[in-house]
Amino acid sequence: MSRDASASPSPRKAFADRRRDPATKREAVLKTAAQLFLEKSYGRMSMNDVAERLNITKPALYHYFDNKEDILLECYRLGVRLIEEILNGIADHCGTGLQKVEAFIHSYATVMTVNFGRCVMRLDEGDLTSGARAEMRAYKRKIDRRLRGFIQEGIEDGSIAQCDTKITAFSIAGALNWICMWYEPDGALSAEEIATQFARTLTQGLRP
Amino acid sequence: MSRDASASPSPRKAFADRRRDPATKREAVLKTAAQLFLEKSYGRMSMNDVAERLNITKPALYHYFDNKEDILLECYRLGVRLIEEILNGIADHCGTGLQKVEAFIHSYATVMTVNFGRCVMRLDEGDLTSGARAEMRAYKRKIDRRLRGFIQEGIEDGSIAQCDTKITAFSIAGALNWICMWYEPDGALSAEEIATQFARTLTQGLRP
DNA sequence: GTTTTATCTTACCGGTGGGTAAGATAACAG
DNA sequence: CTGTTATCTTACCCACCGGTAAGATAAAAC
Repeated sequence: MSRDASASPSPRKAFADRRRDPATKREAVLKTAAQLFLEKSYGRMSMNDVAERLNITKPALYHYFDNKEDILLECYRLGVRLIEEILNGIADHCGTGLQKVEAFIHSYATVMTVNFGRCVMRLDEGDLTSGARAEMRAYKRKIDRRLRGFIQEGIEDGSIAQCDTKITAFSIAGALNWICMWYEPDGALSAEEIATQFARTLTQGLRP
Repeated sequence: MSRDASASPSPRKAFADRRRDPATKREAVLKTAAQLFLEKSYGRMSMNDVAERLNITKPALYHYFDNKEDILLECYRLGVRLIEEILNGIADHCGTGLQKVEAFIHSYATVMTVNFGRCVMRLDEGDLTSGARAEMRAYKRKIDRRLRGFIQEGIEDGSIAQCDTKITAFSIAGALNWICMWYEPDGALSAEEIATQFARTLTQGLRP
């Protein structure tokens, strides 16, 4: 039994008949592709694999996406959108720097347990062509800058001890990004447990 | 200018003539393969790429390795050996649990800046066939157990504050493993700086 | 019912890459 | 110098995969 409560219908249901519903079919492709990217990585996942899991044939996929990389890029973008949302949420919600960092850790850890979020940090940028790769690198730099900003705020308002913001941000981001490598939906640790535990553990070392 | 002082001769020198020296030629293949694995990942690196960089032709490689996966597996094993050595070194060198964790972080971070070490955590296990994959997973579990052991020791001898060893180990290991994703030999941070800074930063939150 | 349009299938192409067969050539042993 | 063995090359095979052409079929529009 999966712990996921948002139990959306199996993506293969989307292609059960030939009803015209491009939006949900597109989404179904993306969901199964993301799943397969995480299971097998981009390179070892063939378009046939996606089609097979959706009970259709390969060329049908090309009605919804131009090519394989398009699917990958869309997965990246959906994941990035998840991250951006939490970043904006934190900026509004005012508080001390430490509180912002804690909120960031909690939300970010949660995103790293969602397939599209996992794709952002786990998939290899080398599979993207240069333009898309630059786009993703820019997003990641932005995330890093924001985290460093929160830490800096904390140092200035006294909620975080003096430290090297660069190294601190790298180590927090590393611990969080690595979650998408070992997390399993039906593993011993639930997404919520991971988020709260990491929020506590990682902020422990920041207090003055 | 590279910071690396151990300046071993360029691997392509090893194949400059047809002198019979299988050992150094094998090593040259492994070094360039490891480099290419990190640059392009296993899937996008072709055997031709390796051959080209060594100024030989593809079939020549098959005198030193049975197949592509053999090369990959050997890179993994060399990396694992580096990690095992530091683990053994720490077990001997007695001290408090915290000191062991600190020593572990310093050494492990250093390994994550060496190509073979980076291969262990950065390359995708999915490229290995099941037997070899099981071998690697066993090694990684062993590393995790050892780190948790050090933390547990620290809690018992009072050098580390009460905490969840599993989550703490995951977060330390994550921060360290992620190094191999962003480290660049000629980047702003040297291997030594990374090791010392991480050893300090990551142990900060452990003190009682 | 008829036309139109989106959807999906069968059949296929071309490039790529791992791996091999067979032979040439240079290093070593005697 | 001669035979032997390791080394390396040229030429090739085959499986796989991304992507396309062309047509069949069912849904929607009228």
